[in-house]
Amino acid sequence: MSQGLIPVSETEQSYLNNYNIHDFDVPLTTVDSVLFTVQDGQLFTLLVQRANHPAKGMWGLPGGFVDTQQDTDLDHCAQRHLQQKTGIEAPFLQPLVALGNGQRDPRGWSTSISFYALMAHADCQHYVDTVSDVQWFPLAQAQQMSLAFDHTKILDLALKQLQQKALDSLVLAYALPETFTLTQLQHLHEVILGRSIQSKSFRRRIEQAQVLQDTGEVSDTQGKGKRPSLYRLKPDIAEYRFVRNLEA
Amino acid sequence: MSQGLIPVSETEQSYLNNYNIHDFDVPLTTVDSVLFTVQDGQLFTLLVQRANHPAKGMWGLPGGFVDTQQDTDLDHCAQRHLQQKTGIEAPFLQPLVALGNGQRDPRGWSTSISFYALMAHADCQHYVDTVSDVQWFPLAQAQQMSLAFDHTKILDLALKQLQQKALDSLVLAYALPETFTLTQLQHLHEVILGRSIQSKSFRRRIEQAQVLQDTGEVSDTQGKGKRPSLYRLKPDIAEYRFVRNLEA
DNA sequence: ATAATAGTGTCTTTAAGACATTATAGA
DNA sequence: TCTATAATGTCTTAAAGACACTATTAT
Repeated sequence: MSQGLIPVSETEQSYLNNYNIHDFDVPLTTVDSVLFTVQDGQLFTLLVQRANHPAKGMWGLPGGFVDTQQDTDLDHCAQRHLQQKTGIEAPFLQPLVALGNGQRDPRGWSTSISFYALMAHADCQHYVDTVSDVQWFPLAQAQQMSLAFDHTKILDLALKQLQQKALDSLVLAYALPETFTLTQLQHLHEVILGRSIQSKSFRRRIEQAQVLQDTGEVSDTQGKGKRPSLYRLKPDIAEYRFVRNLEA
Repeated sequence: MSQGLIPVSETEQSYLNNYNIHDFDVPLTTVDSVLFTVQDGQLFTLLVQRANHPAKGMWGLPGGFVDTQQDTDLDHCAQRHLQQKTGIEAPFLQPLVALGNGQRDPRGWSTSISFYALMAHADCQHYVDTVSDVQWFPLAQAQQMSLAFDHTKILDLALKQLQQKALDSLVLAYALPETFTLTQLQHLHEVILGRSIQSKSFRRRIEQAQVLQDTGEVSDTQGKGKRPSLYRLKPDIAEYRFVRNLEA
């Protein structure tokens, strides 16, 4: 029997020895992830086509059951399913929401615990290109599709949360290459919000937040115009929240 | 077998007929609630003393397992446990977080889905007074206690979220009587934040938000000074979020 | 009249919006 | 030189902070 964090008394030990999870009608626990990426000035989300019942053949969010043998925690479970189904390596997953009721899954009472992340397109395209049941969909299209279970609702919630983050935080540069330009970062926010941003306002916020490091180097991209400076995230910067949002 | 929202094909039906949840080692699902109230200018949180193993005798958050027969959804489950353990009737529960791993409960892999709410002290004191295993603790004291499972972590997260709400939103007047004064509402925010607020700033925000209705009446409280106007929440106001936070 | 509490006026400060201007590169 | 993109200057605007001041009531 496993040892808990709680001191286990003699009588508690005997209670645990007699405890059998299979005596109860336990609800199912699934973990689902909403992945976003930006490509050609457009937001995309990753969907997988279900190979098995229920909702076989429908597209839905990558995810699956918790495996109590393999998964150390919920985040680990989400990462494992992503890895298995899409070949995607661990972006920075953010907790999203838990939805649970008796109707959402025909197999019975079920809870979906969801995460979301914004990731660099390049970090996954190789694998995704090789299979037909994993695909990036333009967000607007994905929202119109009939997805498995209540995944449309989860997708909508994830987008809302991501947009709020773009208004009150500096959205994770995890979606960008290791070094990037401020214009790239601004474009990322603009695509998420679906509108343009005053670049002066954006740069003032970045300066104030002090979360970026100027590499001293400039982009060697081809094209006209001044070469933009390259920045990287300062180490150990989790998130910066501004006291004032950008206008909605 | 239950009918799902998803169209059930012939083959899907046979899949479902053969599906037995007990064939899998499913994690446990519990739902826990963090209730806050304000009394005498202090924040309190509601704890219950565990009557059973594990962690028997320790104080923890009110909550318990999902009952797939009784509970329609997670929110309903939280309300049911609150009702049963504390006699408290359904405040406005907000989703908080889901924590799940193999260590937090000695009975096995377990997920806690948590909610939090701010409620009026009067709405529950009657019942709580009659039993010894349900008690409001001053928040600071509760945070110092050794609580069951990882409930200290959940409590800390709930407080953080409540404080953020006090900075960027008008915190739910559900914690106040049906009609209340602006000073009462301001005090509520001040207690949550643990510091005083400029009343001019606070009142400007309320005016701008347009979420309160002036009843036209004034408080008949005894005491010196001008009698404050009484307000009530406009119907169907869920939440108002300001573009700019109060200073942290 | 005095004290206490509710509520307003108004000046300062902060940070975003708007948009013109300068800087640097390629063609 | 012309044009495109990067980056900055600076004026305006919105909303919070600070705090003095007025209003209303009980004693």
